[in-house]
Amino acid sequence: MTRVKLIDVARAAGVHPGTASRALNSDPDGRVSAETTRRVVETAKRLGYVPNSFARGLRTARSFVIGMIVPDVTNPLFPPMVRGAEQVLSQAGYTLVLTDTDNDEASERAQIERLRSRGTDGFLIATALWEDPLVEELGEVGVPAVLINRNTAVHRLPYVGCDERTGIEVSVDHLVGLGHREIVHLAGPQDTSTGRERASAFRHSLRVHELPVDPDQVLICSSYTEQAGVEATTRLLASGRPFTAIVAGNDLIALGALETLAAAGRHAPDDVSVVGFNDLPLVDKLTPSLTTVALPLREMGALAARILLAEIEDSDHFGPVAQSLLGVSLAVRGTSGPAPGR
Amino acid sequence: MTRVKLIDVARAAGVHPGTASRALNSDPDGRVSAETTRRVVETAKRLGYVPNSFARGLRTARSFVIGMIVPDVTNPLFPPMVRGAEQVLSQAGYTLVLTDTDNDEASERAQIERLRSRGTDGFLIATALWEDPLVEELGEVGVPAVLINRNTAVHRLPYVGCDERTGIEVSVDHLVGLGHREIVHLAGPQDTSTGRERASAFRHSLRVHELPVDPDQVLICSSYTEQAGVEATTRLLASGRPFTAIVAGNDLIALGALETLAAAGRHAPDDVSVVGFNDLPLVDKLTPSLTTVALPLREMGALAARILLAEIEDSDHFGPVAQSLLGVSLAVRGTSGPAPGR
DNA sequence: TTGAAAGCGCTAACAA
DNA sequence: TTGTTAGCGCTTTCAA
Repeated sequence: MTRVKLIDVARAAGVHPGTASRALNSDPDGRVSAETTRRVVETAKRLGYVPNSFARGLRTARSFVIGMIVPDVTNPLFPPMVRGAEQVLSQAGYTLVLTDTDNDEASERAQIERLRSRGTDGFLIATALWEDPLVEELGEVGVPAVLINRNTAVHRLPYVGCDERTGIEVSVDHLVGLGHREIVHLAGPQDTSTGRERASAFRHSLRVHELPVDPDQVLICSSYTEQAGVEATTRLLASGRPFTAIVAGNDLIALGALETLAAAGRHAPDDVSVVGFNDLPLVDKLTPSLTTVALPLREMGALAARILLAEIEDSDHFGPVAQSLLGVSLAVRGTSGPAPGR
Repeated sequence: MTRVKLIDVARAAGVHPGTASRALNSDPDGRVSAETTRRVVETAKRLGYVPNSFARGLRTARSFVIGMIVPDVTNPLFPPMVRGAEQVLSQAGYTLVLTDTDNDEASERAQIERLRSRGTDGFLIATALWEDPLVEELGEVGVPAVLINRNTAVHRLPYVGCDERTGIEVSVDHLVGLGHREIVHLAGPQDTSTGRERASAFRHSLRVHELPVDPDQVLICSSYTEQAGVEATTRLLASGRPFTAIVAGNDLIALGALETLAAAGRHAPDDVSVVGFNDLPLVDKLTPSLTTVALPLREMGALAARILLAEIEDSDHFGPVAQSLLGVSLAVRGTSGPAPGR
């Protein structure tokens, strides 16, 4: 009941193992006659031959395994990216290994270490911080890796994200079009590229509309969570700053804001407008439904995987490091409406 | 710049590779002196030795990889199970490989094949159908595997799930306590154990309360989706059967029901009560918020992983196949209220 | 307690 | 075009 191996196939087909190997791998230079190839392939199938990945990996130093590192799969932002990547990779014969870090650097380091010891061929990294020694190390060691969703300050690795800036700009355009003039931004954490880009794009958009930009118009949330949204909104209300609209760093922050505002007697969309970011599942079912920026998450995952494969398969392709941004769209729903008094 | 290997450690420590191997693996019978062990371990750490998994796997036929098969990670039911399993496995030195099948048998077969060819040590399977040839094959071949969330008719493999029956019973108790007498069930697909168990428990609960059980009181949904919930509810309304409460097969079906009912002018909780199952993220934020059964998903993942490891590590442990059910709780929220006219 | 040696299954360089 | 051979890095049996 032992597994059938290459030598069994070779014997059954009446050739030597080396030849069988070449035939099965459709070796480009070690030319094998069409007839032999056919016979070997047919024999392998008949015997149910499955190559031993350990032996192959030991010999070739290639694992056909890609590691994907996310903060937390439980966050619905990530599963679609995972699916997109998975599809591309599995089609190319690779296996995806997923690991969560919970934004903990020690844990992340350990995960990467473990994966590297398994001979992982490349990494898809969705956990990058703006200043990220870990990611920079990876870049220096020359391990094939692609950043997804979050970039680093040093653009050493290829990056696939979405057009955050435009997402924020259309949000602000939308609000200004509804007559809002006093708009605030509950920014995501500033140690992530997304938090920084969105905040920067927010300020820029106001200037484009020739609206004043006060420093206290951007409140930083310590994380992308509902709780952080509650805290920031509480601060905002306490500050006494007038506002009729909020651009939130993401949907969870928006939810925290809506809740806090409602508790203070201000309801969307009549008293205040709120726009989120990410378009998480079910935010369209809330009452009122959340106006938010939708991202092509699956496509981001797929593209990142393709770039990674290209990097792995012709490793001497030292072209310019790619920074790819995919388009976003604003889903206009119930939490945004005309500015009060218009 | 080549990776440091066992022989380097052995030389640096002044021992033979065999000894170094035994020292590093704290070999139970090949006894190594404490002093030697200390020296080898210290040297290995100093040189940054990382064992080559291919060589080890080739020699030992063990991969320390576990495959987890889910229908779709994008369904928020699964990520918490994945996290639970991941934590237990990674602590034990295993790596989790996740794959999605989209409920497609051919795809599932291919995924399992690929994972087996990689020498995967065991499987966590969340895709089981009530009649599932694929899973039965796995059981026969003797590959270590544990079913999670969904069971098969043939109880050949260990199973970890939740107490579906009690979940449904407390739901019915809750509704009956609110004065409801005409309760219907929008059952999940009957080719899954969850769909069957919940439907059966529903009928049982009615009998316990000495309520009549008509066949047309249980409507089968073709899948666990909102769309299927819409269709079933449409059929229900068309049938003209009177009802004041719905026990839905899961939250998505409940959402479809609420939507369809609202379109027909019947609103929860005043006109009709609706109870879901799973307690997905954000269903507590809807208006009205969804009354539903909450499951210990993370714990299910963790327990399944522990059982799998036990099966792998002492494979001669042919004890009775375990069927473990974890407890559930009813989250009473806004969609359930007193029966109309009470 | 440690050393020596074989071999897991495969691929690739070289020879024919 | 095919055969021969060596060896990837590790564990483990056997011998010392």
